[in-house]
Amino acid sequence: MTAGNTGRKRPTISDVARRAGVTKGAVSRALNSGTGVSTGTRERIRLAAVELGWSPSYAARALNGKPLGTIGLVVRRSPEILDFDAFFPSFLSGIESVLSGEEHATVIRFVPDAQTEAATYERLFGDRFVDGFLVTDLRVDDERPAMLHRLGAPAVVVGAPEGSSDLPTITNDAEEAIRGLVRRFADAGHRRIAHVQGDRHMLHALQRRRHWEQAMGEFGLEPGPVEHGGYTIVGGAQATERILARSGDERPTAVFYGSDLMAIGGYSVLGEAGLAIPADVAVAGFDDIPLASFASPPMTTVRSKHRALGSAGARILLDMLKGQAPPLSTVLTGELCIRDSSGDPV
Amino acid sequence: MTAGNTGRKRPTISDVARRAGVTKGAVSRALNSGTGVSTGTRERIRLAAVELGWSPSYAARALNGKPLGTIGLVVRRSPEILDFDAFFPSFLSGIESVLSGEEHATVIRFVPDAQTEAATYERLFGDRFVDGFLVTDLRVDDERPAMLHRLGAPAVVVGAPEGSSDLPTITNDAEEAIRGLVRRFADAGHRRIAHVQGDRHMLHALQRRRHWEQAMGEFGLEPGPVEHGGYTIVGGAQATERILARSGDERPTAVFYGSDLMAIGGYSVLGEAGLAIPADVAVAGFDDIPLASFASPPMTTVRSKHRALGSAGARILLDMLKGQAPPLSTVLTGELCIRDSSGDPV
DNA sequence: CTGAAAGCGCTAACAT
DNA sequence: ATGTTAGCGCTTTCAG
Repeated sequence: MTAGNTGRKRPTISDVARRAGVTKGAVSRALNSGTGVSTGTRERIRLAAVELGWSPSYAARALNGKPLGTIGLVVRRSPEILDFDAFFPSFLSGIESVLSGEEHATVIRFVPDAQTEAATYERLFGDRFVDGFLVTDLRVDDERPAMLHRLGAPAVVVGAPEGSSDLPTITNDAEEAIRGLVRRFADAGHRRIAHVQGDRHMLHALQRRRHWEQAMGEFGLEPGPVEHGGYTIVGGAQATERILARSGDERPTAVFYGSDLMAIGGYSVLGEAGLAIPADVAVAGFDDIPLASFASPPMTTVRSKHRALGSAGARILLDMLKGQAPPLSTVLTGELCIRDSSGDPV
Repeated sequence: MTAGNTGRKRPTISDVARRAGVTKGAVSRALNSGTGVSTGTRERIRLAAVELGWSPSYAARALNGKPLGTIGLVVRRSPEILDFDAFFPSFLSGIESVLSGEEHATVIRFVPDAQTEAATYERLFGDRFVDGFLVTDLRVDDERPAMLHRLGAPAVVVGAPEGSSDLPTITNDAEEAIRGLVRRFADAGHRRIAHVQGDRHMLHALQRRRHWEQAMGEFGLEPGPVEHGGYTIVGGAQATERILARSGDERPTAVFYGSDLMAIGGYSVLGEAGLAIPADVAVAGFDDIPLASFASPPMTTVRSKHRALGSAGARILLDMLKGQAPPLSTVLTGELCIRDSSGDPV
């Protein structure tokens, strides 16, 4: 139990000032910069504040343009992704792990469309309700970096390719892992390797596809059919059906899914079609969600460091808020996890 | 793009007032209650506000004791649970699904200990940084309901037994499902059915245990050994080792784990011990995480409605904030999901 | 119905 | 080193 202020009004700096025998101004200085006050009175003021159980008013501080100690996360997706998607919970976990040490809170807002999204960023920062933003799910032609720049809002982009904006960016680099995956498929004799791309508006989906295309080229393979699965289980299932609908010798013998979830959808369609993994069709996913290693067969996938993306993003944003110049680019490297679903090289 | 206020100061009600040819007071009334202003001027004021791209200042509003449109979630657990635990992501998902429709944001704060926890609640609400709280993970002798009452903070408790506090409570009632589970075990001839309890400080862990004990009694069985697994995978594994360490005819033939995660830990220990599920040891979990149906064998478990708990909690809290009297008790019923791990009744 | 003015808790000049 | 005084943007009396 703190001071027993059982319900009465909270003390203000005026109360503290009175008790310490000084004025509000002195209290404000003593409690903030600490300069412009003699050591003696500063201590007297500090003591008075503690005795009264005083704590600062966020609102009054904010009204004077002071930072509140909050970072904003505005997410333009269905709240359900928290339940299904691999990224967000881990990402949030990473953020919170650094914020819980600092005196910072996270403000989360899910928005349905671009217009609400823009308005939310503007309001949140316009009134300094948040000190800065962590930006995820960067889209092709995303207008947020420009808007945030215009607003003058501190922000770091997480999970986007290097150079995709002029904001400090944390990249989830899976190029080498994807190359390793394609090599493995190629070594096993696969020629037609399909790709199921996630949400086509997302930069990370595009990037995974590019890496796949590039690796295919390097191994002298024609980038096989590409289907879109929207990063969902059903999307992955439907994409797989479209792939299977191809006639005999055009049908891919391996599929690289842009997310584990889509690959799970693929598993069920392949199973119903009587196709064995990896004997008939080899499969690989992306993310390495817990389920991947428990699936049957255990799924080969590219592990991306969701938590680390969150913690690195939060760390850098916090440093920016303290006035430090952020690294413009930070790269975390994805790792290839070989399991049974991709089969063995010959 | 909204109004092209490219970086200059945001308009205030003074600006709106000037443009509409009235005073600040009139603007405030027009934009809030709407009363005390003629329809004509109100429209004029509204128009001026829109033209100027005005939006209210959270800080100034808060300074006058107005609600900000935020609900608080303070969590005294390691941020890692977001990554591993089944509950939080889904719960948050439920919350966000109702909040995204309303003009509300979620403020999340992870705290390490009881002292920080208390201070966080006090500060957050003391300054009306949040309008109310959603309280989870109610512990035995939890002091938060009393504190929240003392603060006068609107709050609803989620996932706790009915009557565990005098706050409006949303209960995850699994009594019948657990009874059904024990019945199934009993019908299959099991006599010694162990229980692996979650975090012993948590009310929900205690509640699951009580339901199990009661059901055991109803079927004339002695509540077998109880081990503690702390709701983690390793905890569940260790608890399972302790169970297996028992001598021959004292060794349980079935285990009811207080969470799927702990059961997963159990799976691996049982497997390493060369024990088949369910032939040698029958297993059931609790939660129904996605992984449960993908485990091998697929896991029998009690499905609890995490998302629904979040959405119901948010819904009720929002109603309270609007002045409605909340239902003191809301009950969601858990559902038994029979899969292979529990074996067949004879 | 509308205007004027006080004040919410705090910061930041500006005096002294 | 300390006190004094304006505000920050808004709500809410209280007059008119």
